[in-house]
Amino acid sequence: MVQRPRGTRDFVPSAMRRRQCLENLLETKALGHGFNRVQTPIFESLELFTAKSGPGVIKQLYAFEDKSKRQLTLRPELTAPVMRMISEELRSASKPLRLSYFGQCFRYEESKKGRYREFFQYGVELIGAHGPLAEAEVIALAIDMLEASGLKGWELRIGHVGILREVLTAIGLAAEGEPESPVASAMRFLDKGDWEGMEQLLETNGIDLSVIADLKALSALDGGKETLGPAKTILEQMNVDLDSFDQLSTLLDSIELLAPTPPSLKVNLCVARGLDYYTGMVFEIHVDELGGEGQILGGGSYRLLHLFGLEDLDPSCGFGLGFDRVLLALEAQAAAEGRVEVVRGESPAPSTLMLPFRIESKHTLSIVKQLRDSGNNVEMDLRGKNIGKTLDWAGKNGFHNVIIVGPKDLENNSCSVKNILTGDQNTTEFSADAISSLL
RNA sequence: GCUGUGAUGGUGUAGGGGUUAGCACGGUAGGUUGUGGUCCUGCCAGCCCGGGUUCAAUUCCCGGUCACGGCCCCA
Repeated sequence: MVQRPRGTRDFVPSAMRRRQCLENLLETKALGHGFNRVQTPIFESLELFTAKSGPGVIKQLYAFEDKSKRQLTLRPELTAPVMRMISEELRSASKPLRLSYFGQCFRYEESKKGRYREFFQYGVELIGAHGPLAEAEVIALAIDMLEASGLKGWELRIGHVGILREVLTAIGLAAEGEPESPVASAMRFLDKGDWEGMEQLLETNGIDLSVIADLKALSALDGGKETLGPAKTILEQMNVDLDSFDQLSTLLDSIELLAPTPPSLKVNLCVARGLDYYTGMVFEIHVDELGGEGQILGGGSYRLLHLFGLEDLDPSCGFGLGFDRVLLALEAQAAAEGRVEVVRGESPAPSTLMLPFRIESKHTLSIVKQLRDSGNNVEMDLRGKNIGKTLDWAGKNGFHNVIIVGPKDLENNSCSVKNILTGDQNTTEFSADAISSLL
């Protein structure tokens, strides 16, 4: 039997309903914050990503050649395509742009729970405005979205790679180098908390190990806004420029006013992020339910538009939300609480079965149309089984009401409306209005 | 990229070198009730794929595929 490729998934009706419901919750929040949906192609020129994404992403591309030998690839992420779109389509649109997008991305890597070769990302980008307030708008939307999704217990981590870079250059590490600059290596080590690697790096770069005490102190700060005071002291001590730091502080004040308090907010100046186009504030959101794949959202301020000749729009700010992971976390939380409905509103709307009983079904069709026109979900019975079996079937398949029309009903212009859930049954006029009032 | 565990109908499972591979749910056809979820009967549907060992493999061995974990990386 042919089976679906590794790392891909089919979504059956019940799964799809849940996904659409979550998408709608996110979409509603995005619209409420002024972010409008855009869509870009599933495949792009290979060059778009080889030039604009980090090396980690490039190794995982689903690249291919088309019949005219164009070098193409399935998109591994959506930020670069959206930037490309802006440079092609929205150059002269008035700024700032608030864009949102949702779609699948493809990365060739080992698939496992929470990590798929085809995965879905919901994201937003704020273009043509920057600074703490713009960043606060973006983070506030992230918070609002997760809040709306019903997810609990997540943690928001905010850092600033600008500050981090300043710290690392201040202690004497070079910002340039192949294959990886000492600063970038150091950021990785700090992100992981790998102090041995850090020490080695400092040694090979001939830097006095005494700075490690300051770095450790910075890394050990654990908490929200209250850690900014101690952090400032350490940064001053290291002679780091404080402009970025002050902006981060303003950002945190703004978030507090713009969005509900997250379940947990941590300021962590050692958060590095994988993509190297991030330049300033960076943030991540994690949940515990997903083990090693616990990051469900990530973003920050980045410079990418200068690559498209739009340097005046840099930096921008945005985030990507791991749609599948959010859903997995929601499912895990629902299971832990014994909750059936995973995403609020995913249960299908009440629906009604029209059941002609020993009469020709054509007598019921116009009523079905009228009921549908007035907004009811109605299905015709298509199998004509005996009435007991059909009621049984209706009960198992999520119907709330069955309209039964027998020969005598037809004579009297009446019908029975039976509520499958309660067993209650009423006889009424066989008209759309009379039936509607009972559904 | 490294590494561990697993794979029996659609789902959940039993079993095990020679079996008609068992059970439950499900689906489907019908009987009964003939406005229900009961009961009864029939049917549908499975040992992941390829190679090896063996008289005999679904069972043991190897490889692949897929799934699930732990690192790395990321969404």
